[in-house]
Amino acid sequence: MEPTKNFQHNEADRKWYAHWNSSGYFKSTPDERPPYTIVIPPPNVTGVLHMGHALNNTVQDILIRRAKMMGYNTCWVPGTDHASIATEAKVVGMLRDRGIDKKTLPRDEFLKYAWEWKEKYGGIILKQLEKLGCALDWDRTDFTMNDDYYAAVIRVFVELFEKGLIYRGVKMINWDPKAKTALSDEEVIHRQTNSKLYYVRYKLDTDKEEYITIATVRPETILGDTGVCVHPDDERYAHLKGMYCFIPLINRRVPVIFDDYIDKEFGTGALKVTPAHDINDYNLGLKHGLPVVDTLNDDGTMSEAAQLYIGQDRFAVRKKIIEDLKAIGAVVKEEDYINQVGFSERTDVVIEPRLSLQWWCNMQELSKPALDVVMNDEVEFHPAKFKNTYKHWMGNIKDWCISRQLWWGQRIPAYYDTEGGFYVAKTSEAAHDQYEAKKPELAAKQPVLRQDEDVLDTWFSSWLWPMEVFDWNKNPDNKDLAYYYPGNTLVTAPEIIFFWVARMIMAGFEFMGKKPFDKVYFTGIVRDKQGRKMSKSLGNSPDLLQMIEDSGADAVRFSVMISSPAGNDLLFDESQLEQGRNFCNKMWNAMKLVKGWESRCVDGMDDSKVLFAITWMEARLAMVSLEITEMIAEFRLSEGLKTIYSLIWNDFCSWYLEWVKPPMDQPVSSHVYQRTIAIYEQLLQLLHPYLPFITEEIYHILAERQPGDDLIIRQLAVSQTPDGAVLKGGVMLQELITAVRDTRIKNQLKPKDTIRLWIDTSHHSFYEGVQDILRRQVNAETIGFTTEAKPGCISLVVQTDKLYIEATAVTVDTTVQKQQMEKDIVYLKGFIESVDKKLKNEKFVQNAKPEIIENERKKRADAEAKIKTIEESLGLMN
RNA sequence: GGGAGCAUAGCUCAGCUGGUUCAGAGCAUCUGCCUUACAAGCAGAGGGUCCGCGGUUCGAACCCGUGUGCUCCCA
Repeated sequence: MEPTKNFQHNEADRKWYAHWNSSGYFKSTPDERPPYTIVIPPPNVTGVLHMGHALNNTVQDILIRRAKMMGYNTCWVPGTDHASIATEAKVVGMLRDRGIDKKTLPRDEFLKYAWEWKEKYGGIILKQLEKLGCALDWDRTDFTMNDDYYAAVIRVFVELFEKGLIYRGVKMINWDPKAKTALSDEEVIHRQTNSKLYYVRYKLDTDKEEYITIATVRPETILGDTGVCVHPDDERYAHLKGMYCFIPLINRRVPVIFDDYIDKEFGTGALKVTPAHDINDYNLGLKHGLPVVDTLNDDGTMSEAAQLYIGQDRFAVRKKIIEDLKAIGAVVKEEDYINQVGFSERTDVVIEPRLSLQWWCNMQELSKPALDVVMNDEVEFHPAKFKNTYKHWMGNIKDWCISRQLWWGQRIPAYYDTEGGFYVAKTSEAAHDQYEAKKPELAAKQPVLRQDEDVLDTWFSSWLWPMEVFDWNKNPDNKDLAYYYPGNTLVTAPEIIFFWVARMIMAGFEFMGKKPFDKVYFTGIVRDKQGRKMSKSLGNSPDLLQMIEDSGADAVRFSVMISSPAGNDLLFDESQLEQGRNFCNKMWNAMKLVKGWESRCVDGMDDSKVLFAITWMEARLAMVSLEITEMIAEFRLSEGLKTIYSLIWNDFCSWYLEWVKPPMDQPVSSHVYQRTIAIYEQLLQLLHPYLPFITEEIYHILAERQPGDDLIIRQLAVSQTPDGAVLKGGVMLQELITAVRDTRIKNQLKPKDTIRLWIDTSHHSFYEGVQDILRRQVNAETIGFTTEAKPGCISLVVQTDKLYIEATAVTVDTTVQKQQMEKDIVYLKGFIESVDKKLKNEKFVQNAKPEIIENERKKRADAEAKIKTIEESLGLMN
């Protein structure tokens, strides 16, 4: 069958993914081989594949496929997380479309809808990973809300509670008024925002018309003020000791307090104190005994406690209250002001600090072993610069707010009696037993305790991922967990280093007594050409699935990998996609060329003329194999791809194939053909982890394969030590070819014009091995050796050999050559001068290492020899 | 406000322990080619104040200080 003109990715992508999957190559069960484990960072069940996933999962796939070829038993576990906030929002939206209000539904009914939604739409993203080629063990697909997983989360909660690390308490939290839930500190994004700073005067409680002016960017919180604070050393306000003032509009009488927390320079130096809606104000209020007036409802509207604007939205009230304050003359001035405002990571609404009763996890103890193992590289971070970030956060770790006012998630296993007591247990029965033990007489009358309405933060389940995907909770001594845990590498984005990475390490030590993985590789963030982060809101994220459809998964993988150095951001540019596609075509065409020789093969042909090419290419392959191994071990994946790309395009296609290519319609030595196929197979093997589809496709076209002989599982051969002399010879040959071609062009010789080439050299044996290749590559009729100048020829110098080009077609103009040679001599003389300067410098000779001095001497000798050769050639041209 | 990082060709980036003819690669650009695998290609070429300044050293893109510009994280 005739191969198509170019590589047809659509069919190959589908065919090979199905083949690998049905052949069981993605599956893993423990055996005698060493394991190589990666657990996927579980994408949101609501998610769709975007560029960030493409990068992240391509990296994981490369590591997995490479490990597979190196003899490891590879296990890459897929799955999704339940994404409490995002999913609940989706379900609420779905219900709204059906005309159902969540508020009218009982909890279990809502959850039925939620599961319905999950079954229908959840996990689309996993299907999309297949398109990318990911070698995931689908039989192990997990979900953070599966029954077993749910039980694990509950167990962990109970255990930590029993250890005293989980507690319930009223604290200032981050309130998301859209999702109507508390958030952890990590879920708040601080952004610079253009605001207005309003100066508002509060009348003092004296007989005179005296005022104190405060400055605020949140005037709607004035209604919750319970004090005004100034600095004790501030002379402007010293006379206000013990005095009171009135909150405008509502005329609440509040004290003026003094505290050195105040920044005298900011605003007027007087701060309105709203303990219910600011963490610092809350602390001030605690210290000075101020009451707390919570003026906000859970949806961000004003509460009854606000007295005014009840039920109106906080931002509408911000405008209105300023108008009303102006009307009574209380606004002194307003100015533009840039401040940091917290937004919800999930819903993007402005966060309200709010005093609230929540569940907390004390992180102090958990963080200790987790900090140490990263600092001492027991868990390696790549790149290591993230150790700093990690250390900083772990060193200042705060308690984690783990309760969420939602229904979709693991329900907090706390049960309340009617007397205000609560019991934490895995089941309501167990909780009731506790109740009974404590208050036997009451328990009898109250057979069922009320369970906490709230659920746990999604990260409180995903921090168990590396162990629970192997069924830790139910079956802690199972074979899988013992074999696969800890995982080898975690691949993730630096954005979730605190959310997830740090917490997994903590959970690993707390519950398994072991780290969850050996290494963490942080990818960069995908940005567009202009360096902007790719995001839905900016609309600068290309449609990944369309891209795969149009250009092929391999081209997409190429484009995200070619320019993504570890830990640095990736600037995605469509031109890289084109480069990937072109690369696929290049390989496709090389395959067509080689394949075309098959029918022209002849046994026992003399192949001495091209033997050098084969040994050279094999040496290059050995050399690069070693380099690639090192690069992948160091996570220099982008560099690795560049290296293979260049090996295939330059070394193999541009040099090797041209060197061994038989003249048109001439027979091919079957020995050469076989060695070429073997070389090509090894190239495909090196490239396979990066571009799995085209490599597998070409592998199967190059030769008939037995069932089960697939590239994906073909084991890498042990790398040979490359022959240095052969590699050097290859470089020399390339230099010769390039130099002659360059000279041809500079002398306006047409590609078809033949020449005669004369060489004056002392390395005859080298030339004997390569002379036929050289002759064909520079389109020479003959190559001969000489020991003297050839009059009427163009002369050139390569290393220390002199070459003479006898052009039959054109009379040559040597001016250009002469100029170039003279330039070279000037350069070389300058170079020798600089070397001499070093060598004559006593301090250099004393201090520098002997091999460096030796090298300088060699450099000098080489340069001198070269000058001599050029001068001789030059002399002959005159 | 606290911390981290970056600055090398038009663009994206390598350059590891200071020392090789070290100033590199890919893309882009220019020139010439429809040479029977490939014009989605081939052959060849040009392109730099290694951010500025100062220092250490026999020797600095690399180490130190400082200035400038940019990015990220945390509060």
